[in-house]
Amino acid sequence: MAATESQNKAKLTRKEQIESIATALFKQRGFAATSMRDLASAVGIEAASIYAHVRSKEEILQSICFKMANEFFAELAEIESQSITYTQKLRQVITAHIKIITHNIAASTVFQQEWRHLSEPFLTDFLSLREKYEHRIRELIQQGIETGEFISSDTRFVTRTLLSSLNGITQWYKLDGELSPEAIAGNLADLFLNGLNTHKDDRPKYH
Amino acid sequence: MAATESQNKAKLTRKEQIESIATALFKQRGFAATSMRDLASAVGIEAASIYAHVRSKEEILQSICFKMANEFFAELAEIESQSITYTQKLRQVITAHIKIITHNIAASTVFQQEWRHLSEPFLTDFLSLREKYEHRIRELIQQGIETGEFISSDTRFVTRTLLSSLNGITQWYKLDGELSPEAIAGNLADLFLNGLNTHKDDRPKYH
DNA sequence: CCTACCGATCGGTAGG
DNA sequence: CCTACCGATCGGTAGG
Repeated sequence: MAATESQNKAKLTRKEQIESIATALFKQRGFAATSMRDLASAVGIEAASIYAHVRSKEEILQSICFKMANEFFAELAEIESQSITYTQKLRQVITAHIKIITHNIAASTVFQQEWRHLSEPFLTDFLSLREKYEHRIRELIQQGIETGEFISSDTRFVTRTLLSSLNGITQWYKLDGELSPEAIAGNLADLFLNGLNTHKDDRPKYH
Repeated sequence: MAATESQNKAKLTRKEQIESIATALFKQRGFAATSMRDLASAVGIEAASIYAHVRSKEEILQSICFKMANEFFAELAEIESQSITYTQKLRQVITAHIKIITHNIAASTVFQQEWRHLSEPFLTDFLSLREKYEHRIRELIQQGIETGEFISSDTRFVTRTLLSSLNGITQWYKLDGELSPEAIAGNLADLFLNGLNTHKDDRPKYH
C-alpha cells in the first residue's frame, strides 16, 4: 500500500526522469556513444548515483524498446477486433502507428535504431516481437486481398514498405511542422491505397 | 606514372580492404561500438598498423558516406537528362536507387545510420548533399504533377515517404531472397504509382 | 607493419 | 546521492 502510494504520487519519479533524459540522449548520439557520465550530467547528479535508480545502461535501453513495442501491440489488437473493412483497418493501423510515433519521437527513434545493442535474451525477444507485429499487419493486407479490396500483391514486400514509410516519419516529423499526425496518416493511407498516378494504365505485368 | 600504375594493379589495396571490412563492422555493430582493435583484428594486423593506411576512424566513415552520396548523384543526373515522361523518370530513379543499395548493402546501411558521427564540416556537407538529393527528386514529382501525370499531392511528404521506402530496403534485402533488385523496383514503382486499392473511390477529401 | 606506450574515458562497485 | 576508486578499453602516437 505504501509502495502503491509512492508510485501514484508526484509527476515524474527520478527513475522516470533518468529514462526520459536517456531516451533523448540515445536518440541524439546513439546508445553506444552516450556515456553514463553524459547522462548523469544531463540529469544533474554524479555518474555513480544513476545506479541507485537503474541497474545498468542497457536496462534503460530495454525499458525503452519494450515499452514502445507494447504500445504498438495494444493499438493493433484494438483495431483487429473491430468489424470494419480491411481498407478501414489499414487506415486505422496507419493512424495508430503514426500517433504512437509522433507522441514519442525520441523513444521511437531509439526503438528503431538502437535495439541491436540489446544483449540476449532481450535481443531475440525484441526481434520476435517485431516479426510478430509485421506478421499481423501482413495478415491484414492478405485478408484485404482475399476480399477483393486490395489488388493481388507481394504482401511481404508491401508490409515492409509500409513499415519503412511509417518508421521513417521519426526522421522528419517536427512538432511545429506543417503536417499534423492525422494529416500525415491521411496522406500516407491515400498514397498506399490509391497511388500517385492519375490513370491506372501504367502498370507493367509483374504480377 | 608510377603512382598511377600502383593504383591500377592488384585487386584490392590494403586501404580498400580495411575500408571494406570496416564497412561491414560499422553496419553490424555501429560506428561508435566498433573499435580500431576490432577492425585491426578482423583485418589480421595490429591496431597501430591501421594508421599506416588511414588517418583516423572517422576518415573511414567519411569515405563510406561520401562515396555513397556520389553514387546516388551520378545515377540521378543521368536520369534527369533523359527525355521521357515523369512516370518513367520516377521508375528509373527507383530502379537506380535500389540498384545502388542492393549492390552496397553494408555501405548503404552505414550511409543511412552512422552519418551523425561525422564531425564538422563533414556533417554539414553530408546533410546538404542529402537535402539536395531529396530536393531533386521532389522537383521531379512536382513536374509530374504539373504535366498531369501525377495527382496533386504534398510533394515534400511523398518524396520523404518514397525515400523511406527505398532506404528501408537495406533492412530486409537478402542476396538469396525471393526478390531481385529489379523485381523490388517494379513492385515499389507500381505501389507508389497505382496503390493497393482495386477501386479509387476510397479517397477522403484531404486535398 | 610491429612493439611499446600515452592520457582519457568507459561501465560499474564499495562504502557510506 | 556522494566520494573514491576499479580494471578494461578507447583512439591514437613514437620510433623503428
